[in-house]
Amino acid sequence: MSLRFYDTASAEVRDFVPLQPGKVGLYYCGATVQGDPHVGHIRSSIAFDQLTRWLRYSGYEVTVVRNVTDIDDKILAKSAASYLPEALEDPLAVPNEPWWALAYRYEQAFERAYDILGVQRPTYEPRATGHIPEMHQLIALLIDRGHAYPALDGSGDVYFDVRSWSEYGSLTRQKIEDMQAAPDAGPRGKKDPRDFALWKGYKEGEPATASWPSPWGTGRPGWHLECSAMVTKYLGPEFDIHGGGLDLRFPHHENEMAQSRAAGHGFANFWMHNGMVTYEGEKMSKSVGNIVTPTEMLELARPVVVRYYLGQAQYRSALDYNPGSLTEAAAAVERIEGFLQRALKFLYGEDFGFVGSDVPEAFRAAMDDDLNVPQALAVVHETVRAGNTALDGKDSAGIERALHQVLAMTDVLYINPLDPHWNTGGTDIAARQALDTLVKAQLEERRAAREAKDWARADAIRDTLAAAGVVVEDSADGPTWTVAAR
RNA sequence: GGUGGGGUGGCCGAGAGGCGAGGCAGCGGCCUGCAAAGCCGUAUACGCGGGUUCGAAUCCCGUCCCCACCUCCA
Repeated sequence: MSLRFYDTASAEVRDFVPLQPGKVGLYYCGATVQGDPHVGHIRSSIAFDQLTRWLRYSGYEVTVVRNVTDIDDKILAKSAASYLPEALEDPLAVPNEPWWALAYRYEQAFERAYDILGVQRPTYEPRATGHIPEMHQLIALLIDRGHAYPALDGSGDVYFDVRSWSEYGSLTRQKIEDMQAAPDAGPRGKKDPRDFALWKGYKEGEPATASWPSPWGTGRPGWHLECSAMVTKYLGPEFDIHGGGLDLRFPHHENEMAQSRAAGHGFANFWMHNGMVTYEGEKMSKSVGNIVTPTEMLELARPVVVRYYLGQAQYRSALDYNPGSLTEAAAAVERIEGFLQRALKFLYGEDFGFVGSDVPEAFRAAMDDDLNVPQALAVVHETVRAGNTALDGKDSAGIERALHQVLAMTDVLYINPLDPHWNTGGTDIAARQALDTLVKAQLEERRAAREAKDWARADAIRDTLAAAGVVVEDSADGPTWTVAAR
């Protein structure tokens, strides 16, 4: 079966054919850095990370671009609030923080979360404020072509003329007449209430550093325009995939598409939108106040478990979080991890290396079918079971086959619990050896007790170790110990 | 009002006309001194009411409910 993706614009699953053979250009919307990330943001990035990794595994050369919106109303408003006396009362707030410092602080918070959860760095990660000239060019082009106009009230805004573009609404299949008018800031010299700002004229009280000169007056860019200008710079006027959260379809992506097409660009060939993370059935969002941050999740589970959890559902479906979710994910990860450890020990002893292999056909078919990760994970678990059965039978060939397949599959999904990336605890080798020596001494004492059928003594030793976080498991080949995963 | 997406066993979560995906939890068994891990077995699951069909969770009609977007939002 060929690689297929659901395309929001055509509302169907279509064969994926890149514009240039063997190469893929992917742009997906990153964060507006006006606050700490929550797991919804991270779920989105993991979904597109899975996509990127799968495309690369399938042999494509992928250029990934994810933007950082580092200037917008909320950033300015938060910065302004930090200068108020009340800001001093909140111990967590940073007082007197310029907008650009605030934006960069949160940008770094996002980067940390992406890194911890194994989201590969994009090829390019452009910031909006670094692309003002490109945005000016695009605005000028749109005015030339009759699709944009400076505000009729002389505010310095420049608007996209929705009525001049007959395709407006096509991404989300809406008719202009049926849309509710955007009341965002009252009547501001728009020809049509649905016209949106490409450029926002400077307003009294805004910091001078947050505005740039332009042919239409001093001001700053509109959100939608930023993405269009940056995509074109890094991927060209026409490219393969544009991604983002489902909540960005309208107005953000609709507007992006309208202005880019109106400028004569082919723009995105595929639109891919990830589903929301919900809590008790409701979209996680700051305004509802039901957000969970990656930091909170990482207090409950290891990074690989958090990644497994946030990446386990098909990317388009909603993912409903509940308090038990991470415990369940942890059990699933430990099942995979347990098999890998036993298989590696059986085949190679303590000293093992990682060996790549091809992914099973069923896994490939699942991933090719619009990234059906749940189906792909089913293949992982079935292979784990087959491997465990082979271990029971000491069937080396079977163990090796399952081992290599599980490694290949978990590497693509980037949930291989044994991958060095997830061992960030910094357990240095000397400490590990010291612990091993101590535990082995305890286990030797327990062995003697068991030999003497002193079960009480044997169990007491096991309990002591368990209390210290060391889990002992007996097997036909003697006991093994591991440090309990959280 | 408009536009999309849903309602699957205790929970999460695939599937989309015919062998009950997979994980978690539960129960029974094997193994074990006991555990743990693992393996085997175990569920009258598809919102409701009709219909089409030899056969429907999957198709059709009707109906109820939920979510998202139309305002900044991954």
